[in-house]
Amino acid sequence: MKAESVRVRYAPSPTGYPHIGNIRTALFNWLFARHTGGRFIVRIEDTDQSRKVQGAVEAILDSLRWLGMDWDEGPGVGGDYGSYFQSERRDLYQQYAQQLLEGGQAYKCYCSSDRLTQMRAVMAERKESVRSYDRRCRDLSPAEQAQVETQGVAPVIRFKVPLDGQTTFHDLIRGDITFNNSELDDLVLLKSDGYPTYHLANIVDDHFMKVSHVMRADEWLSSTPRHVLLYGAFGWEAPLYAHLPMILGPDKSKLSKRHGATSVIEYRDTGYVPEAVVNFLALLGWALDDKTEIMSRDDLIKYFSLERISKTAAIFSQEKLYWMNGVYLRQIVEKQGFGEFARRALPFLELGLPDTAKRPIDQEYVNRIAPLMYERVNLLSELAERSGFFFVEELDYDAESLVVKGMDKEKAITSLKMCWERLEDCSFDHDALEGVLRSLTEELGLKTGSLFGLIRVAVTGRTASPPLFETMAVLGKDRCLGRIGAAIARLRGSGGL
RNA sequence: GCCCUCAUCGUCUAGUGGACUAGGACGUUGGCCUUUCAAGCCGAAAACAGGGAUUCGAAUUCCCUUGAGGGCACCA
Repeated sequence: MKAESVRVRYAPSPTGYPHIGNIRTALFNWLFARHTGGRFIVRIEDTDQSRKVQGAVEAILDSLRWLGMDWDEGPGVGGDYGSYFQSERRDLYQQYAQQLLEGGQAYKCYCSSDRLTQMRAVMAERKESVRSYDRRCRDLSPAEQAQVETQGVAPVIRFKVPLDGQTTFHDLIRGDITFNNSELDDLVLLKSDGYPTYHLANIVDDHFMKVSHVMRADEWLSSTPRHVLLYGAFGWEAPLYAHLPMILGPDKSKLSKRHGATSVIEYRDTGYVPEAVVNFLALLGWALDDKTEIMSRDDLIKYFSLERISKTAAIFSQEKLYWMNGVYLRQIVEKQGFGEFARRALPFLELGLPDTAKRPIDQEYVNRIAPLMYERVNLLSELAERSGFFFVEELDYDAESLVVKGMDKEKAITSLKMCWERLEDCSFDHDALEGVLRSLTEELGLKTGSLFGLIRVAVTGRTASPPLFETMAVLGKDRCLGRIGAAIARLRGSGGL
């Protein structure tokens, strides 16, 4: 089949926040649609009443929006082939299940789930190959059927899979794949509550929504022959298939909740920027060439292609994403300036800074610390924990960290006193501070590292900070002198040193 | 148990019979820069799962073994 126009869909089921693997599938579909000028459809597969989670649809849409994946048809935007909620399309599925029933390609099954689980257990125990169903109801005579009907059992409708022959389909990524029909089971199409299973709903919707390419995770590969058979039964043309490599957890098993922070929203909330997440996810199972890694959204769209999707499952490792986020943070500064960086950082500061910091956080001030901090964080959330000294009045640190190498307590005290005096009428800009403090180093016979280290602790409360003079300039004279004074007092008050 | 898929550094990957003494990146590590921490720059260690076959020549083709993953629900 040749697709005239590309129509792809992301079809999540609303059972919670989509995890990284799931959203990677969405991204590949979206990139493919944008690359080809096709349509990106979002369809909510909410046919399992028991697994439905309140708010999950919004969570899914939020995730897409955050990453900038806009959809052409689906919730909120409508489209010519709606509804885009499967729960609102039950009549359609029932109608087509009925059609198969009448054509003798499906049958009603009255077996209880208890019977089925027991049956499977027995098979497993005997080490037989586990079948999902033994086809007991497949050839019920009309009389037998009438007999069970009287017992009032709500039946399911099962598909009559051909007993022999083979089903072959072409996968755009893996090539031709063949299954023996004898290994396929009579899958359920319509559940006893009247809702369709994934298999039925998926085929009916993809057909009527004119989906051209089905790009979904590898885990669907083994149900594809059933889907192909279904298309055949309806006399419909099957879409093109592309089964994407799976994303595995560090233990190499299918990525799931138990692997920790896997929902995209959690990444947003820990200070990852969407640009980095999109770039990183695009590289999980796809690569442009042997060198290119940092790619803008536009480049991703421009170069994305099915041919370059890899076949091998990828382990999701957070380290590289962490690095890449840092790259993007620096890129945001380079391309959009400190203001943009500050704007993005603000919510994280509001949330992460100690209560003693003055609220609301002043954006102008954040603007000034941005140049000092942006190279020192990889996550926006790290900003709060590393730049608290810019925002609070009282510093909290151990007196012993003031006694830096090459100095004893007394020397530290006298050095700080000297600093205080020299700084009192020094203008607080980088060059002036540097001039004064460098000459003081010589005077005191100290190494720059020692004196600057001492002042650093006094002024920031930590041994690692942005460059001293810029930091002091931002802090201002009052606060710096106050902190140096406090440091002296702290040293005097510490008996054991 | 049966079926399907996959197999290059620890991880993400490039590689489609000769340009491969296998390239890049993260991470690790050595160094430079330097007032600390970063950032940046330069360098290093690190992989074709194993065995056959095809070929003048295999990471690349075929077969087997092994390993890994996925599927075998009235879940998607």
